[in-house]
Amino acid sequence: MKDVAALARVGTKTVSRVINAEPNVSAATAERVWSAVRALDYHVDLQAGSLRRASGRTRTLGLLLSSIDNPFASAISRAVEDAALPREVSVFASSLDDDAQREEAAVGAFLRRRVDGLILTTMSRSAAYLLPTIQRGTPVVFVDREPVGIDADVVTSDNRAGARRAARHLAAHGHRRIVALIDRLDIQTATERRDGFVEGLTSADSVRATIIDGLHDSEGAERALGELLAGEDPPTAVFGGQNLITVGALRALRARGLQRSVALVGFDDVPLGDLLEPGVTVIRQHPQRIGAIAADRVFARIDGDDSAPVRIVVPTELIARGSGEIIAPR
Amino acid sequence: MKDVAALARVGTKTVSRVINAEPNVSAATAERVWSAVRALDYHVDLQAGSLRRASGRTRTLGLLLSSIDNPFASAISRAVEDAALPREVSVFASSLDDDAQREEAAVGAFLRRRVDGLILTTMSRSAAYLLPTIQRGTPVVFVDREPVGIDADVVTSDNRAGARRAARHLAAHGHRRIVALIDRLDIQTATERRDGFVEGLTSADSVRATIIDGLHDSEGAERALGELLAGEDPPTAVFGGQNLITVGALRALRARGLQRSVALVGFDDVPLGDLLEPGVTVIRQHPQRIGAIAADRVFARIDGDDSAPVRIVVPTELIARGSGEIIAPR
DNA sequence: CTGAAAGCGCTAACAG
DNA sequence: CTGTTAGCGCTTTCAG
Repeated sequence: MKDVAALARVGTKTVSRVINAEPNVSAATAERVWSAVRALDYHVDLQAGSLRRASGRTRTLGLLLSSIDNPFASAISRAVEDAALPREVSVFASSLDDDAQREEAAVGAFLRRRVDGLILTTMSRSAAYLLPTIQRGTPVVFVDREPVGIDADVVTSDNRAGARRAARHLAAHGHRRIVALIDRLDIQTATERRDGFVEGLTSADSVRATIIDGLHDSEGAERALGELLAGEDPPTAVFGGQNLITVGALRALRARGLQRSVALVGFDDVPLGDLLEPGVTVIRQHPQRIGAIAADRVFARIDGDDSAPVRIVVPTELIARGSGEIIAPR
Repeated sequence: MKDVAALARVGTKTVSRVINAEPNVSAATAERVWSAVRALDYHVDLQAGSLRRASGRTRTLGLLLSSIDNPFASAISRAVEDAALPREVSVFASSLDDDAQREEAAVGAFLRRRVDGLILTTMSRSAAYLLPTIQRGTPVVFVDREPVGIDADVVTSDNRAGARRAARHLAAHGHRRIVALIDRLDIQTATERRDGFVEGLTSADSVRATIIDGLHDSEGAERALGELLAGEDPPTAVFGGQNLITVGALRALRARGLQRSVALVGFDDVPLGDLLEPGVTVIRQHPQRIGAIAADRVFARIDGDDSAPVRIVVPTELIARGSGEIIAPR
């Protein structure tokens, strides 16, 4: 900036004014400054600025999700970016792989970089470690999973109701032997979906439900379902607890040619789910909406909204495409 | 930091030493400092530090891709994050939507935040605007697309050869009326793939190839192919120039029940392409590998590697799953 | 092993 | 309308 000031023959403060579009600079001076900026390919150092700036804001956000590689997370990511763009806020992104240690490390890394706010899919047994951060004025909005031990903004899907709906849907199609393939139970949404699934069945008569939990990826789910299908008294219907699990289930069914005889409902949409044969019936989530709402919340908090924390639930919906409407045999 | 120093009854420099694991601090002093850090939930300000630090490094990277929402980009993203994690580097991510203006804006935003390096899928007619940046010591590694007007590290797929292979594959299965659905030609890979496709056909006899370019999303591709299929002398085979286009083509074929009679080869893999019926034959790219190599290059440059720019081409491969092996009628 | 002083690039506060 | 001075939180340098 000194160099620009020297080249434009003005003081550094004038350069600062021009660059930040502050008033009280004559057009001629401004033009001199701009041409010096162009000549030197100068870019202000925002970080240095925020050090001194009254607000202390860095115009930076931290986004922490399970894995950017998962369409659910990348849709959230995209929505957050889109909300950040017009505000000239840059987004730090980090995949946590549902690992609590990685979560704390990544949150720490972002805090050391003085992000103005955090959007977080937490994995921690307790998110209380973020309390001082919030109190010090760095808002945290939780997405996808409810945090434990902290009262803060949360945006989630309607996990329990969605799973209940899936269970009822399968029972309504005559299924009495249903298996639910569930993620690791240390993931909050997994227990929610399992509970919802169980709730959905209590009203139905004599359904024999098997719950397999601790599944986390496609391969594990495929293997688990494969064993059940090969065993005695195999299920006539499957509930896939998240998108990767549903994909694993699809593969297990396909491998045995059962995709048209065993029913399947997945939680969270699956890419090209409408193009498979049969189409994959899912409880659709709205990750884009979740991301947009979460971004709205952080920015509102950053802008000083200090109302009570809110808990926003984005409804899911059942998309019937065929796989979930397969009728139970006999 | 002053507060921590006061609480631990040491100077700020000692706090700095402890936090940065520098030598020459007694164990007892270090412990006092750590407990003060915990008591205050203190996090160093890395940005303030890098202002004064000799290296000037911010341990920050800028990653600019077409859209994080596309599996190709999110795989790259994931690979870059994984390379950044052990180096304690945080990654700024931004989707550019193949918009040159958005690109320059996002690059500027990251430069103003003093990233140590940039990984970029460029859209600009000329990337020469980055020359001063590179000369000043901020490395830029281009991914996916070759930049124009600048000599810098590039990591791409084997676009031309891959497209050639796709064309030959279809011709070898007897197709003589083939349509290539190509992205906007201002995207470098689109012209490469179109040219490769055409090259692949010149050796084959009397193939009537139609090239439709300017397609950018699934819907556009679906509409374009739909019209061709409904017209006179419809194609017997289709080449999808990128993953979204391939999906659009799949939908167009499905809508007319032609997925088993019209051949299809797509460039870039499609999610669940192996589970569709027929399976989708693709020229598979390796985005994860591209991302990993690109990250390696930036970090090498950041660490002072000033050898000549390299141009790394990651080979593609044809994955035959059925749709591309449909034989031409008659 | 420890701390004081200076200064990184910028903006706030104020003086002209 | 413009410039000067101080200081943001840290690390460098150097002196104890």
